[in-house]
Amino acid sequence: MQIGKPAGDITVHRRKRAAKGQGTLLRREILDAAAGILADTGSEDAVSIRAVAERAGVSTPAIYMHFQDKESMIMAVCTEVFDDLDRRLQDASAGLDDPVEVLRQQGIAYVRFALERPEHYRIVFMQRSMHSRATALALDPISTTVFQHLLATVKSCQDAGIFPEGDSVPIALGLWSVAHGLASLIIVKPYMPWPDVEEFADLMLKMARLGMSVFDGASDPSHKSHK
Amino acid sequence: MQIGKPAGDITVHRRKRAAKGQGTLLRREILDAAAGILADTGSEDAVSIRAVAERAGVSTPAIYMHFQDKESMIMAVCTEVFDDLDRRLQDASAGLDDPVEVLRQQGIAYVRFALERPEHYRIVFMQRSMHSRATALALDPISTTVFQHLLATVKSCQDAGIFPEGDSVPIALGLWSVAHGLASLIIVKPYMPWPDVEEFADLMLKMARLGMSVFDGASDPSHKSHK
DNA sequence: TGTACATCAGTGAACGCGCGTTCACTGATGTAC
DNA sequence: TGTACATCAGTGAACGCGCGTTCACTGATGTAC
Repeated sequence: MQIGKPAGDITVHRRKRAAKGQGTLLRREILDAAAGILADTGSEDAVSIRAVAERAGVSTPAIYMHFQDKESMIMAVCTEVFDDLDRRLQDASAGLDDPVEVLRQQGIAYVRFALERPEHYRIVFMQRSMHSRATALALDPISTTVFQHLLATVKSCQDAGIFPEGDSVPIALGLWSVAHGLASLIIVKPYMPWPDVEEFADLMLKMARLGMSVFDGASDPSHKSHK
Repeated sequence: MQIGKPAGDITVHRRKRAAKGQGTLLRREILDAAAGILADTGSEDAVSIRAVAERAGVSTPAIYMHFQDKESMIMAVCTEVFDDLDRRLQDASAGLDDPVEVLRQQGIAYVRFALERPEHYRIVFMQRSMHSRATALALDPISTTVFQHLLATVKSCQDAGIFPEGDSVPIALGLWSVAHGLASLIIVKPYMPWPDVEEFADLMLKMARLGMSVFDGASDPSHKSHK
């Protein structure tokens, strides 16, 4: 299948050049174009410099005025996905006091986000894609506000006596991996007989919480880091 | 980075042609070459027809004597991964009577398999990649012996009163998604501070089992299938 | 036992394609005088 | 108010590459007579 090729002699939208101090405007449009291609085609491969340029109504080399290379561009897209996700999770739990309810609402919002924007989710959480080590580190989830927020929520659950005291990190990782497991499997195998997604997500998260509270303190031998 | 390119004038291994009735021998070698490239490079993109042919010591068009096109070749690789995984799970629980112990050993073996062969796991369970609908259906996990075996184990747990009676499918999906969540997150974000993997896997699976047994019957409204 | 021949397991060269990236350039826009 | 000019936001054409796939072919191997 051809991607992003204009049909026949249809003239393609050509963007009007930005005014003089306004060079950065195109940067925004490039990122939107890239995210749009990702959402439309459902394939990271389709997000080529050329396709993005065409979608933004601009010549190919124009991309290089705003990004050092392709990887930088993709990385910028990923950063925005992280930001969107974080905003979404914060909105989902805004005004809630009960830390368990915060966890629940954020968990559901997490899965919902993944299912609404599967290709954006995929590129951030399901792809090795980050070729250079520098890029991988820059997008390290643990340094992300998303993960820091999760950690804080876990801590408040610990303070409330819902989770056992101790390192919050393994608990957060466990919760995260439950939400991620569900979201990512549904994305990859959507034709499987999934129960109603939100109910199922709710169930799994309850389940995870229950298990965490009962087991974590018990079997934990101060979890040595693996590798 | 160049992939699979022989350095300088080093002569590349050239395979001796198969004897007359033995045309299918090459098929095996092609599949091994493809799996090897996947394991070595860690990238599905590196598994090109040309790279596979070179690794098998054969000319490019020779591939087409054994596979209709690239997708068929990749699909054959995936099928073998499924088979390997199934064998692994069966071995892990061979001779065990307690259905809970079966579940536990298989869960751990599942995660272990994923971490030992991350790129094989990734191509089967983390990639949309299956472009044509036919391929996707042919690799539908539910028609797979792996999933059928999981279902059987879940059923025996239900018979033993460990899980509530009712449809086994959602329970199986839940368990699967826990194992998958852990495995796939570790694969994608290996530099995160994961606790000892096997212990953690064990913990998560215990947790999942506990949650399943307590909650599933309770909140389930006969799970309508979500489209 | 010898030989013509069909078959089988391949090969070499080429096709057209889209890709990331670079190069030399253009032309509108704002600014200095 | 007019004009020369530097700057800025781009453009068009080309590079070399690896890809999937196809075509016409070759030459060893087994078989029929």
